[in-house]
Amino acid sequence: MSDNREILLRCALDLFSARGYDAVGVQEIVAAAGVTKPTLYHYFGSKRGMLEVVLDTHFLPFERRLAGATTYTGDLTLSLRRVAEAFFRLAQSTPAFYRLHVALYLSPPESEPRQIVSPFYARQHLLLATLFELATADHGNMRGRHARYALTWRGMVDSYVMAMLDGYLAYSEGMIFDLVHQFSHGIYS
Amino acid sequence: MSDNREILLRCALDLFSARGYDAVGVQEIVAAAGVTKPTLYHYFGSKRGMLEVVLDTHFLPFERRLAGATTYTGDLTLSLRRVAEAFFRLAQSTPAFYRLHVALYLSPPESEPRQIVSPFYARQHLLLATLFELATADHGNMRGRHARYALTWRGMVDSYVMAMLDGYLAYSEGMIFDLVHQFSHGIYS
DNA sequence: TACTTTGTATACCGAGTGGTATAATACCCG
DNA sequence: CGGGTATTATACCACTCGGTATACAAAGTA
Repeated sequence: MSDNREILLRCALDLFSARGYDAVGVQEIVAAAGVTKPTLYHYFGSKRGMLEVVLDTHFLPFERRLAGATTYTGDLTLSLRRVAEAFFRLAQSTPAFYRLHVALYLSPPESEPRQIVSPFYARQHLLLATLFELATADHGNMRGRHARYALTWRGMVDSYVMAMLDGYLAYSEGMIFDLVHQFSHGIYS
Repeated sequence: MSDNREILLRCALDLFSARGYDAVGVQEIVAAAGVTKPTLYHYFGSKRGMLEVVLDTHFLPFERRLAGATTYTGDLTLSLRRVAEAFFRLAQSTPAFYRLHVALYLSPPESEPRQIVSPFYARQHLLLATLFELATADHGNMRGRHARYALTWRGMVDSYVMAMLDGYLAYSEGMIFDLVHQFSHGIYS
């Protein structure tokens, strides 16, 4: 029975997301999971390895969904809506993981956690950038800005998601509309 | 001679921003500063106190500038430009501090560092939200959205600033124009 | 000159860190 | 049943953590 593996993963995610990767010790994780250290090291090899598995478990399925959402069909608005939906679904199914990965991504560049998430973010950025690049065929004014749009789009989605997780915004169908609309047409319309 | 105080502050900022508050020990800070621990504890009382002073020294002057930039004169575009300028100037004068405060703000809600920055962000959010609220007098369509606009505006500014600090965007006069334009009118115009 | 205040170093504290050597248990497969 | 394999616990490692008691030196102040 490798039940303990899943329990450990859940406890690690909760603790990391609540108090930060560096601030949480392995002692604390195994205590929360009701096991002892060798169990953790048996499954994950190291504290770092544990974080890597946490990221894999949640990000890999998400990236498959994101890849589906970023296929360009000639309707950029539709794609953006699907992308936003993918992010919101991730946030709603596992809020703790969303908090964690955002915190990790914006942690210092030389820090260990940041180096672990970076490849995931790079892949996701590529998906978004490709979407905007393909869309320039139909929206000439966007030419040469696909990287920046990928960056700011993700930034705005994360702003919305974090505001929702912090209780400043209530989730609704219309929220994704508003988000896409604000990104597409700005605040004046 | 309280030279050592300033040296300690500089070293702490550099280390915190490079590797994270939790990952850096006081030992390391005093070693970098070329002093010993009692010196640090003489000036700052604790590691936490040290972070608080770092935030005060950089954020308080910034907030005064931000307060000036957020006074609404009937021209929202002008205000947004001035706000963006304030953030960019902060990022260019002390990039390490900008990285640090962004990382702190997005670190887990229950973590110590996050609780230390939160009041600063709350004040700054209030300044931005007030600007958007006053602007609704001239832009009725924005009514009831001032909090969200404050959130997303700050998010977009930070996206641009971080992209600049990471070398993905080169700073120029026109960049602030583009930033304000994207926020105001979206990506389609 | 005598006293206080400020600043700094030596040396130390208990607690906790990530990680492991060893061994016992439990399981599946022959 | 018997032998390997997977899983788990006890007990420990060297090291670092944030923080401090004590003492000493310099400088202002009476």
